[in-house]
Amino acid sequence: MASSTPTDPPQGAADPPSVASDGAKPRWERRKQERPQEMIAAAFTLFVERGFAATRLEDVAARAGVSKGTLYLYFANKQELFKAVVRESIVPVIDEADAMVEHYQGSSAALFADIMMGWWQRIGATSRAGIAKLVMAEADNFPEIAAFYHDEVIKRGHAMIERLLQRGIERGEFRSVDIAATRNVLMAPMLMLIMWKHSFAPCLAEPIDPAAYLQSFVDFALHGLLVPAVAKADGAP
Amino acid sequence: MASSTPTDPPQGAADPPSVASDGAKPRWERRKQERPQEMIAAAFTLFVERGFAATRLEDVAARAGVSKGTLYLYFANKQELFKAVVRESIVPVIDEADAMVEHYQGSSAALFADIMMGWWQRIGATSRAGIAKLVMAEADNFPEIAAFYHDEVIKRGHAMIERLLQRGIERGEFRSVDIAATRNVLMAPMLMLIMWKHSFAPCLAEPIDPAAYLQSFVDFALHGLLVPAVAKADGAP
Amino acid sequence: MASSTPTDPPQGAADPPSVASDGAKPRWERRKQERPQEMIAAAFTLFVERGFAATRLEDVAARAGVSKGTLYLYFANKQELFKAVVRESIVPVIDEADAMVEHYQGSSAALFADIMMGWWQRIGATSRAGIAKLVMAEADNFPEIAAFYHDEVIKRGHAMIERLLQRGIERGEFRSVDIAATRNVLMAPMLMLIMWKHSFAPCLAEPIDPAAYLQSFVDFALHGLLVPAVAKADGAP
Amino acid sequence: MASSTPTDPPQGAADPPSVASDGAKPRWERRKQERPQEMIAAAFTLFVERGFAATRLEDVAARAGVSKGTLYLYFANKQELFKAVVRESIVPVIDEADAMVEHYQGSSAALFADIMMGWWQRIGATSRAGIAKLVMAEADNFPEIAAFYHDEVIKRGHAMIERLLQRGIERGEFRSVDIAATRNVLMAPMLMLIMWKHSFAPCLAEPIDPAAYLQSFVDFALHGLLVPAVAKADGAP
DNA sequence: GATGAATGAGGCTTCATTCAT
DNA sequence: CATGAATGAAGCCTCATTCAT
Repeated sequence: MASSTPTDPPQGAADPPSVASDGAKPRWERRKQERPQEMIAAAFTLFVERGFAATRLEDVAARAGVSKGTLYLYFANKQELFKAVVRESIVPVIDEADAMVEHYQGSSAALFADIMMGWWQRIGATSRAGIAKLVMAEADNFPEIAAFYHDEVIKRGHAMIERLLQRGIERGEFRSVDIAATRNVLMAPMLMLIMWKHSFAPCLAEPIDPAAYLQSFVDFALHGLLVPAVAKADGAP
Repeated sequence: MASSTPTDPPQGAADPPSVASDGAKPRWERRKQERPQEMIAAAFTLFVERGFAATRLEDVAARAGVSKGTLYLYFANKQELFKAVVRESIVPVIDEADAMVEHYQGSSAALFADIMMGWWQRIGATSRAGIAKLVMAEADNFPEIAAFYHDEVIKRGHAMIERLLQRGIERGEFRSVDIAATRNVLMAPMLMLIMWKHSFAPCLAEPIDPAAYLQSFVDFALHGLLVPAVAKADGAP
Repeated sequence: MASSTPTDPPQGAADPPSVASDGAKPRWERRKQERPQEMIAAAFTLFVERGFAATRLEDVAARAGVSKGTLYLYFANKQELFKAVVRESIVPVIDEADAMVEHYQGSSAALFADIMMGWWQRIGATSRAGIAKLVMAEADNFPEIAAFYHDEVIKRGHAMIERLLQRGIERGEFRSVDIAATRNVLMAPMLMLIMWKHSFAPCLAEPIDPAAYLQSFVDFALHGLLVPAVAKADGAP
Repeated sequence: MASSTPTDPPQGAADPPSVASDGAKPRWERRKQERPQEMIAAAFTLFVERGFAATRLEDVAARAGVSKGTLYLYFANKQELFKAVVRESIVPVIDEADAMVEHYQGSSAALFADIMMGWWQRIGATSRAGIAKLVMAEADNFPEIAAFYHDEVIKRGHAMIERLLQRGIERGEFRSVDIAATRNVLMAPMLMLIMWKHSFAPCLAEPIDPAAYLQSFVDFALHGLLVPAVAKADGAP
């Protein structure tokens, strides 16, 4: 994760093999396989640009090069299309973070920094962040979307941070904080950075510098989390 | 902070002067002057309840006891009405906080806690928070509102927090953190709490407890801000 | 009822007074009062011509000389518009028949004949019959309409016929038949005549003659209902 | 008629010959010949269940185990498919009734009862009734179907009833009624029973009991048809 | 013959905005 | 000033039909 620069999803590095492998199939069938991806990609772009309600399916179809009706061959309705977008663009990133927490070797402080920076690189700094912003902004108008996003993203994000905190505490690296409450407090600045970037950014005289913000946040958070160094050094009587 | 209880705006204690001053005028004329306020109040309530797009001007008019057409005598369109709501409901609260920072007597840690808790009582816990959430959500649909809100609310909030940090550092209470960056990190959790309350709250299995969240946040932030206690005094048993 | 010839509803003889009485009102307000009637009349015509599903609200609006949106100022949706049509065109006829049964002076046989012939003149022979046919034809596609029609028309029609039979039996004119079952059997031929007229009529080589049909039906029904004349004459030992 | 129980068509006992005759052909070719029947059977079921407009060709195809396009290899369009369904499901039943009237041995009253009850068992009580109802309901949308149905079903039904009445009158069992008019009056309650069953049944608080209805109808009709018993014998004590 | 992916016209409903009175 | 009736554009979704393979 550390090595990858921010990429604009979907259409990541996952597709090439399958495309290459069906070289023998008729073009017509190849298109069938690609169509849904094209529609999801088009929807992704427009949802990010305009939000959920303001995105017209007609425009999504046009951008994907299909007719309006074709969308409904693959997605039952607008909300399902949106869910597909979330599944393609956000959920995989959660999986990676999950794996990272599970198999990380270094200190919990380093893991925390890596998770937060990685999240920024994979989501916050990419157009994927537009989806996260959109959900927060329109959640109460579309409860079904809110519920879906909560189950597929929020809840898993929470669980991951909680495991991270647990790990730090168990290893004696972190203070014995209230995990559930701290998890919320730690996620907030990351999400807020997204909201800022996608709401006030255009009219900010002195734009927020994400790098500085993240640096501050991580430093600050670790100050709050880490067992004081003095405790380690001066712990003995 | 201790003196003020959460109040639901607008229509607070701000109106009396104008009402009192036209005591001699005939009743129908008095009403005429109050009309805009009534419409703003109605719009406030409905915007908070339903969001911007889902609020129908017809309902606003009905709730204000006027006809739909009358709205257009006072507000050029829906956006202008929304801007009026923001102006009436959010801006006045900033002034109070400003004054608090200026004249506070206690420790900077106590001031920090009072500011954050007070902000929650005056904004976060009231229906005003719904407007704040709405502004963030709709900011990119209404750049004009975003700009206005940024100038009148965000920027002044930032300045206030910066003064608070400055005060703490100058008095040797706080670590010498990067003020501009830290200010953002500190505001984020407060704003996020509002976003959460107004977006995912309805579908959260385990709803966020604002009191616990705030407590965690303040503790956590002070952990990051305060000069370590060991440095102050109690280094030895 | 006997004196009136078949009329094509709605827009019966009920309106003129009110129209005449508001001569002093501005034309604008007069229109407001008439608009709903005009829309109902237009809807009536088109529903009868094309059925419920096949009637487009746009056409109704055009025929009524209003815009599509105006329909929704008066009727919540297509089904409500249809209900209004039923209320205006069919229900009043039921009321009349109710009153007739209540206050009739002559023999029950004559009442039966008057009711049936009257029903034909007021409904069966008019375009109102198209509504009845439509409901039967499309009932299972629009359960709400079926339920409404059942409550407002069918049930009341049933009750009326039952009272009629009850009257005849109590007065010793009719045999003591099973009222509930007989009521169905008696209504069937009347309704079927409507179905025929509106479904097979166009392609019938020898079209059904309603008058002859009705005559046959009434004769036939009374044969089945009346206490045999011999019983009256030869009753004594 | 006592021997036949209600059967659900099509796919009755009519197919065996064609199936038997191609026993030597490879299975896939046999299927090819059966395909149209399978499609008609599927369409029959769905038309009965949902009506004409509400039946989607996609569902018909799925139920028949073919693709949507295949339907169009056998039926020019939805209407032609519907016509095929009518032909297969209704027409054959008329033949049986014809034969019955021709060879009946008992009294005309018994024949009348048998015809009516038999018709109910072979049509009214089966899903064939759904098709009959559909034809009546959609007749004016599909004049071609109406004409076809009229010629193949209605007219022959009429003729059969007329022969029945003729038989009764000639044998001195029935009064000398107007045959053409009475025939209509007698068919109406039977057809109406079908209409009721398939339109208002779902929303009837007190559903019509077909058995009771038929009993009432036959009793009632015979009351109207039979030469009064007094005239025959028991005029005096 | 068979497939099934793609089409695109069509209909109901909503609501910000206008304007005659 | 105030009214509220009227507008009409816009968007989601369905489904009979076509046609390249």
